[in-house]
Amino acid sequence: MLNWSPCRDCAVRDDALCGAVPLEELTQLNRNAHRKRYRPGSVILASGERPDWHANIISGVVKLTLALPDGRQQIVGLLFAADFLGRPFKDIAPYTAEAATVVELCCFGRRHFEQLIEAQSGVRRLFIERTLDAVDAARDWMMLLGCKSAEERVATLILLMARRRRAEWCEPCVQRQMLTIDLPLSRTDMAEYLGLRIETVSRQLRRLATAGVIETSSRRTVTVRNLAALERMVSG
Amino acid sequence: MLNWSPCRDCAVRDDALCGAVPLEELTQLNRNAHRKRYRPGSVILASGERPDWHANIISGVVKLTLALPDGRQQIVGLLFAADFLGRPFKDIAPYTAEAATVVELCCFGRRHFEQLIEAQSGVRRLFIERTLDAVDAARDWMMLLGCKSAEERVATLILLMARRRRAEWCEPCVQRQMLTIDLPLSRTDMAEYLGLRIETVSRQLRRLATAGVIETSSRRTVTVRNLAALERMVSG
DNA sequence: CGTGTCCTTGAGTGGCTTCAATCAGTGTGG
DNA sequence: CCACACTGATTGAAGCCACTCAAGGACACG
Repeated sequence: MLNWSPCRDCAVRDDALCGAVPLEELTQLNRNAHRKRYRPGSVILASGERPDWHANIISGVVKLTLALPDGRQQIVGLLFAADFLGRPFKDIAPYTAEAATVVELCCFGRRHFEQLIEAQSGVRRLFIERTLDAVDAARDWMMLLGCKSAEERVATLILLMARRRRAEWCEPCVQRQMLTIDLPLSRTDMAEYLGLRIETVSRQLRRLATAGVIETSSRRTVTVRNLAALERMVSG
Repeated sequence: MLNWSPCRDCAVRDDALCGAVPLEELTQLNRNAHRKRYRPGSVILASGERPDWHANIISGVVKLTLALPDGRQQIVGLLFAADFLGRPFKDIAPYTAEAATVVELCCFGRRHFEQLIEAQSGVRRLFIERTLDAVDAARDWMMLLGCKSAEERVATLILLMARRRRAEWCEPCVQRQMLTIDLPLSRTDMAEYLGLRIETVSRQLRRLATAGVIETSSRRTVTVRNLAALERMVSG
């Protein structure tokens, strides 16, 4: 048996909550963790279920959705690599979690994680800050859903996706307006996130393209051609 | 000097975060706390400011709002008696806090509160759970803003206000459909919370009234006449 | 009794939705 | 290799809900 540690080689080791776990605790963490993979569109956790685990996202994008009895749906949050998926201190899941892309999770026991929060002040602090950030993000999105026009909403989403890759922005890329984004969301997903219909999303994307702000090479690919104009459109 | 303790006689002692503070710590808390009053409409804390205190709400209703440069506004949260007002671990306030009614706060130093969270596991646990509840509440509202019709939105708000007083519901009241609510919000506030215009709010209230679901005795007073119908209208 | 604020009501418009048809891309089977 | 079906996206035409603009009403205040 090699002395291999999944945590040591983890892609999100430094960004996830585990980053605050001291090395000597990692072995313990390893024992209680296991990985899971999901295909795009598959339900990770249905609202109302009682999962016995929480998870970190290793890779992929997870949609959190709320649904009305008549079928109307709203995406209430998106989770990316290194984000935490779970609702500590509550038995039943408040939303449905669904894989938007191929998703890889690192799962660990609920109780174990809740004890970790109690015991490890570093993890706890990180968890609290992330939860507070989640409140802010949700409220920012309330502003979008309550106030903004369809055009502003779509522009906001594009910019949001672009900014997630800000680390990868190189000066020449920005200068030459060659910021290319692979959308992790289908038109339906975008519509459900933005509080619009897919037809409206499609039309607004076209408008942005004809205005020369973006370019839609393929369905899932958007290139930002005029960053300044895009930033002006989101108004906020 | 009498041995009077403001905390001991505090109206929200049991419901606020302080409820988890052991008695021997209360004296310390008292020393660092002071009360403030605000008139309706006055700004408690503007977005971007750097307050040196957090607060519990003793009485009244506080609106949390986000604004766009062009003046559009969205209420992203409402705080009631016993709720916590503040954003620990972040210097600048992410939203504007405004008094919707007369508001009385119990303020204490930022640092002091953050130390309290670290030291007192009871307070900390309560704070975490409330923050998680805030995420849920914001996301529920995202669903309203993204999916629901004007009629459903107004019905949801009325029901929300009614349920806040559920403790005061007596069987005879419910039976006789005499649930009377004093709205802490103006029409403008309601509109900004629901992502509508005041005219639309006004019209929907009228529709609910003519349908016999509610009765609007005065501008700020609503009586629920048909609770079952109201619950049916919110659809979720 | 006038004045200002908040709310209501009406008429008309516009932006997003709805409905429907077409197109593009992908996989399947003959 | 092509015909076919199927899914996801686009585009067009028509309709509706909420918005905008405007006027009038209710109520509190000096």
